Amino acid sequence: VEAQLLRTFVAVARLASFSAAAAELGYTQAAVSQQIAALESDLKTQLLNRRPVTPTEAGTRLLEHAEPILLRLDAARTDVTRMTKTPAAKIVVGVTPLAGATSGLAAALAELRNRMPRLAIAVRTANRAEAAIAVARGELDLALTDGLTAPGDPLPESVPVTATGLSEKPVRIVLPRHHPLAGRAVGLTDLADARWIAADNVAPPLKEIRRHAATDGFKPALRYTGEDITTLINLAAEGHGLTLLPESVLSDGRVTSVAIAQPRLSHRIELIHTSLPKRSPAATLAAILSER
Amino acid sequence: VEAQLLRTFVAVARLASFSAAAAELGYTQAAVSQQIAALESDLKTQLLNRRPVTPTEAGTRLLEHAEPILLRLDAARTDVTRMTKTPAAKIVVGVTPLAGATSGLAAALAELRNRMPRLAIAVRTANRAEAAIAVARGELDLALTDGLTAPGDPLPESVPVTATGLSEKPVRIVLPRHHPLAGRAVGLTDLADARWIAADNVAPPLKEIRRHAATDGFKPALRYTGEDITTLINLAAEGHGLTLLPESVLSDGRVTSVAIAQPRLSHRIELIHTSLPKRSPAATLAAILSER
DNA sequence: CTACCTTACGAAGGACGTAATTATT
DNA sequence: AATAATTACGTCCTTCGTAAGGTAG
Repeated sequence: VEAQLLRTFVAVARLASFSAAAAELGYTQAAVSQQIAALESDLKTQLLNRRPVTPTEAGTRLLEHAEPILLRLDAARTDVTRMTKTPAAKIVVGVTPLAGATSGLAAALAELRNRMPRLAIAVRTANRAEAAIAVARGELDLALTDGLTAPGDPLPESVPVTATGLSEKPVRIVLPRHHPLAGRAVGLTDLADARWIAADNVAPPLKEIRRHAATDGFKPALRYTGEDITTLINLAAEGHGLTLLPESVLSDGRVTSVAIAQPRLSHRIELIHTSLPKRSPAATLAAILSER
Repeated sequence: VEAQLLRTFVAVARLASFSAAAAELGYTQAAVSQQIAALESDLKTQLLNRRPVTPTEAGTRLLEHAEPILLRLDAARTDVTRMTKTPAAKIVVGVTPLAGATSGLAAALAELRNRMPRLAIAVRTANRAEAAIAVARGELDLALTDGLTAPGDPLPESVPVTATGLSEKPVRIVLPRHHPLAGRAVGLTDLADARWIAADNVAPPLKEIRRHAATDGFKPALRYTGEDITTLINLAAEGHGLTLLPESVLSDGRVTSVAIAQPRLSHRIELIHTSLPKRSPAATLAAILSER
């Protein structure tokens, strides 16, 4: 199985068209047709139905492998290439909104700028899933992500990158001031039927919360798709629903919060990176971030 | 990055020789040299030092990616190929020694033989790490493995196969009859300095135990490299050291055993398989095994 | 001097593009 | 009929093997 055939295969499958894939990859239709034919004859299995173009069962199976393989090929290239390249003049850091708000990112960047004044720095927001892939592909040099975790720490990655835990802080449920629950500690499952705010970009997604509570419920009463934490806190303050945030961002006087007695959850910030060549700007920044 | 180049690269790195790799792969030396040159020029990085042949830092990095990539390419091929192949006339099952002793494997095989009388069945012993790789490569159709697990169940696989938990049974520490500890429940860490038997092929490796106890210690007083459980129990009965086994194999009257109070550990048996095409013998056997 | 890797060069095979063909809607 | 994939075929490029050339131990 050669890699180029897989690339073409996933393109065809994704676009559901030989011609579209050809256009995207810079081939002619015929070439794409031949490549798919070669792949199918190599595996002695039909992978795609034609008209309309649709993966067969075997094709679906192959797709499940092909995507990670191609991602890892990319990862290998960027990983090896980074070893040689002259310490880049630019560093691109991906940050999930909450990770940016809570970690010492800004301070770390200041220190990095001190040590390497000529370095161009770009900070980009990203979500957790995209971030890991982008780092693997070399589109990002580093990423700071956040998420909920239970005490036993899996650190799971199906993507060929390394995640280093930077901090694990308690999370609290945000309430309007003077809310009856204020001050107590509650079990998470007790709140499964409360009004919740779905703010997947800023707060832990409700889906995550459901997973940790091992319950249904946590249905969204309001959905906030923005990325601003102050807005989210305002919404919570006005009683539009509950949300879950690390205590470090809850200095705002308009809200109060309660701890969670069960299950024991934390908000973890992770640094996502490839094995970093020493002396690269990314490694320097990673070192600075890790020291907090 | 093309796959064939990676195959040659890992062969050269493993054998530390261009000529040996050429022999193994059925190329001439020159071809191998050209392939490595092509790879190095593609990545614009030297990957190997010559005389002696040794991976450079970048080469080492690439190797870390190349091995899993090639494994997964194999996995993709066998996975897709299995969809088409006529339900094989032979099925090969890998079993770790303890998994074979505790699971209903023999019964399941009998039932399989009932349903498919013409099927040739081979059972092969394997260790956990090899088993997953062999299944991915298609050298095994299924594998039954066993290991220690804590209650939160990670089911971790860095290899592109699926692991299905079949059973989780309590483990006990095996003691000679009339041993002073008999009957009590002990904390695992309290026994860190006891005499232990290292029987990595049959019992959970001491390294695993150390990991769960989060302690050093558990140094081997005796090492048994065989694969027979009765022998291991005999050794424990004679007081050569402690070992840890699932309670289901401890019917032997010459030993007694104690439960472990902390941490909560179980002995888990897992079925390792690729996504199985329905109606294959492997799928049938998997279904039989899962129903216990 | 002798392994062993690299480079040069020619031949064979593979892959792509153009263009004609077939199939599906 | 029109749209879209396949097949046919010629050309070019890649990759291999043979053989000569370096180079380190």
